[in-house]
Amino acid sequence: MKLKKPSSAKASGKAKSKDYPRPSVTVDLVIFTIADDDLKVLLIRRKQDPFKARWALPGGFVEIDESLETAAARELEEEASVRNVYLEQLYTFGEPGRDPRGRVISVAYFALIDADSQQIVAADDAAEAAWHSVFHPPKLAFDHSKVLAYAVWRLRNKIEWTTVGYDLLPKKFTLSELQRVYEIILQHPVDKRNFRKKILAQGQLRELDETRADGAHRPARLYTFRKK
Amino acid sequence: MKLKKPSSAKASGKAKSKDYPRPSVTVDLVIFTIADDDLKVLLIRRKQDPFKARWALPGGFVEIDESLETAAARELEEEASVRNVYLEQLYTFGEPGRDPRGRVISVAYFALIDADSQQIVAADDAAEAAWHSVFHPPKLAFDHSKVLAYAVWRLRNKIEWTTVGYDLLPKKFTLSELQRVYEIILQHPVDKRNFRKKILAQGQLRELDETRADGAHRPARLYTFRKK
DNA sequence: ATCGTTAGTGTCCACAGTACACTAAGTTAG
DNA sequence: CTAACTTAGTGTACTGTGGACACTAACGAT
Repeated sequence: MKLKKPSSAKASGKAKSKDYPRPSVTVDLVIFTIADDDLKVLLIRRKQDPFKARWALPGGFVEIDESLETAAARELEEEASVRNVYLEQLYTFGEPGRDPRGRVISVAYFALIDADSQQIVAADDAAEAAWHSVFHPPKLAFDHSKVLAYAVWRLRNKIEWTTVGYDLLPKKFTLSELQRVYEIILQHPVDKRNFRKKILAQGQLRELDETRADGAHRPARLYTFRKK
Repeated sequence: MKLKKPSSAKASGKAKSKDYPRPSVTVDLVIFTIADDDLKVLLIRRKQDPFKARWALPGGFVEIDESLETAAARELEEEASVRNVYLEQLYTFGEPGRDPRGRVISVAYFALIDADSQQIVAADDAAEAAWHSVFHPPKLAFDHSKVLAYAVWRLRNKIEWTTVGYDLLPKKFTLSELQRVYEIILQHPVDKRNFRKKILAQGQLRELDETRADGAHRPARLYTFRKK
């Protein structure tokens, strides 16, 4: 059996071809934060059909002269007024039927926002953008439930073998706060001593000379993350 | 600080908008196989500018009514005459300048082909498609070097905590052959006893009642992979 | 001063990963 | 036919990592 020659139209390189109808390309964002002792995702209530009044992930078209990453960062600033946060490409969703109006290919990104910046969005009065619990989300438009589920899966994996957990906290934090972030994301309790042992063994935390009193109990030492 | 309202054109959902010039969307394939005691990737020599005569990853446009995965599988069959092989979305590359002719967003996939099927492609006479060593690739067109490097990185990670290694071998294989696949991909020697212990402990291999004589030495037992 | 609450600390055990060397079974050459 | 060569196949001991587990420290409130 021999190599089947590709038909010329399809594999003749990448000739800019007017004969190919082009899909629309968007970026969708899964923006996570920690708030109210829960993992939250930013959702926007749709004003138009299809899926009018349904909640959806924020997103928008990729402009013709911007990179995908730039488009994602731009949307992130438009929707959540933050920049310089953790942003990572997640997956590209392109099923033909996912948008009833036509072919839309969507490059999903996920972003992590710390507890301080998050308040910016929460302060929005119009209530058309809101934080929702990741674990009890409303019905979402399009295939956004699938996108969200995949993002949560990825975050769970990632927090185990990277340091993305720190991106959900402000610059100074206590080890208990960090542990709580892990517990919320993993959805199971974590042993305090083992957690501290593991985290400190990584040598990426700097112990500060500050403590934070936070109620009728012993104050907690503050730490800060030193990135490599 | 308040939530900045998104400008209506950009975030008014995903209205199908004629005012957005659309990029072209392609799939690019990183097709791996093991041959000649080396990890190989299938490359195609370009016949047109830009990058005329340069080697490039196989790929092509996504048709308007097929999913990305389907497009990748179709290209895989067109270029390598194989189907039902391991295929996984890798990453989406969309830098504005990556194709000099215009905006092209490329969803990269990687595929694994076993040593038997691989011969189909190798038999191609015209030499416009050929297997190249992954570790000493020629200069590639577009940003394909980056795509290839990322695919290799992903394969290396993946082989450590999954069973993708089996997709590079025919149905029946010896443990030495499997070990060699790991050594080639990881580019470092592996201890024979530890390797066998680890692999067998996973309980995904069935020991066959066959052996294969392959030279002036003791014949090796054949195994087969039982997928879960 | 006592109570309540969260912060902070160390040891032991089980398991996984790694280092390491000899025998088994075939072919080939003399 | 046997000695030499080559790859297949096997077990043990050590080391480090992850997990279970309970008490003292420091503060505020009463």
